[in-house]
Amino acid sequence: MRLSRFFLPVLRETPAEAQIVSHRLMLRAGMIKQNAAGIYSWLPLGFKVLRKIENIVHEEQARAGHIAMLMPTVQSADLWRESGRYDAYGDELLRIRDRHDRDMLYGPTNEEMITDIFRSHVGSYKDLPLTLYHIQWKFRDEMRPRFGVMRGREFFMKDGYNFDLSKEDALHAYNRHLVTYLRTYERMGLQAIPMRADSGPIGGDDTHEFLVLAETGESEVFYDSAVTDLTFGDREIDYDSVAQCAGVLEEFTSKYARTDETHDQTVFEQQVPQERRRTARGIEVGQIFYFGTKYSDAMGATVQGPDGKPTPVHMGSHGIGVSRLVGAIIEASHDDKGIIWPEGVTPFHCGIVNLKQGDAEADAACESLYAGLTALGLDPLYDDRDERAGGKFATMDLIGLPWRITVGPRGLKNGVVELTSRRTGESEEVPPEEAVKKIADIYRGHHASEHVPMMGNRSFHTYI
RNA sequence: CGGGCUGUAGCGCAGCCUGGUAGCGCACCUGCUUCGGGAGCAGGGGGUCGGAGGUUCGAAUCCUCUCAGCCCGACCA
Repeated sequence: MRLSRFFLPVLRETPAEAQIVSHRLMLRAGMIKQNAAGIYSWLPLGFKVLRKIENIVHEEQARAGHIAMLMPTVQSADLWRESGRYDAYGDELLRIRDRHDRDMLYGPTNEEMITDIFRSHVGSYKDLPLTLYHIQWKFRDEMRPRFGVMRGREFFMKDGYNFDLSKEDALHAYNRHLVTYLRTYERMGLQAIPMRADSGPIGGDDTHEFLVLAETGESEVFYDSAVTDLTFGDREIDYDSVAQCAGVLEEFTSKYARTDETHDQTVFEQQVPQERRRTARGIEVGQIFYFGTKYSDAMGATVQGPDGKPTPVHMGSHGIGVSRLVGAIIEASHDDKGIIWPEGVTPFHCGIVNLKQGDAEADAACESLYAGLTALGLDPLYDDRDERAGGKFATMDLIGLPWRITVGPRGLKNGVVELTSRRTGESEEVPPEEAVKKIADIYRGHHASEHVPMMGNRSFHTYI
């Protein structure tokens, strides 16, 4: 993309309403614009990041055999009356009425709807296990939205639901989801620590929240510093293997790590040597639940078991705050000049700064770099505006592209351009072809949308 | 939902107390100079002062109501 043809309304000054760094930077970098309290338009730069995050979530879900779909944002109140949540949910549920005076709502979540879909089309234990998910806009009418997209009223979220015949099967689904989430966050350049949590209004026995450590986090967290040494990395895993998934759960959740909701100081002190005890703040970016037959009992979601008798299915749900992650990543990765995107989610793979727009040699070198990067499937942002160097640098630093190629007459005289890391600030002078090659190497394994085949034994057919 | 605060040009703000028909910085447009970390000079465009009502010869300014947003708390992904 050429910056002269893009829409990037950056702000030099910080709007007064923004308090925390991610909100300020998202406004300044022209990523979002507020429409009402907690409701935002996603401008092109923000939208690109949102899509990157969404794609990573999709790829990791597909890898585990979970099946994507899409449910509506507006729901009929009927299903919610059936589950009892229409009255239980309170004022955070945005209730609306259609022209026929029917009670509708803007969905904050989809347990009822997915359960209804399930009971309509699934009748046999042979159709299990099944995990369906979607990524859709949700609405919670927060009393006090704040922190930009971190706690908006409208938010974009992945929510998934597993249906299993037994508690054991459902717990395997739970563990499998934990694995997918660990991979998902790592691909976004985040360390998200699974912590034992409260189940809240969704209800359930087992639940973990995934928290990103950041000073502006809304939750106080207590943990053994050893958990921050754990990484999932590139390890191969068989998502059908109960033992492997349980092993990962064991590895990542056996050390003490809890939010203030479930923190127990006595246990903390018993389990964790003093020098490894940490208290910090964290941003919740996901949560997984096992809630048994809560919804299947209430809504009659049963399958016929091998014995021919109807059995309520065991369910769980799992969420990732996709729009919230944009803010969380910035909270975890920025400096005083602006955002620093991890390679996995950056809106453009690198910036090209032409220091002397209109100079034949500099223009030609930039065009050549642009063409070279694009030919390799990369997505560079070429700042071809007739601006001064300082302004171009400031914009690039603000919007946080992890790599920048700087092209000027001075370097070109020696046949080199400058390749600079946003994160470290380190630069090296290399020939233009070398710069393209280095960027391509950096993104190998990152930039291409992976082809992830569905797992063969999860195919699902029904003739009900 | 309790407490506090703010709405004046795209953004950041002054003016309000003490009424007299709106200003500063940045951004934007034109020209010239400049040109490797947010340049300089000159000229220029843009605001029914959140909205409604009232007081007054006259309201951004005073009064009443209302809408919106922000902060702290409680709540929450």
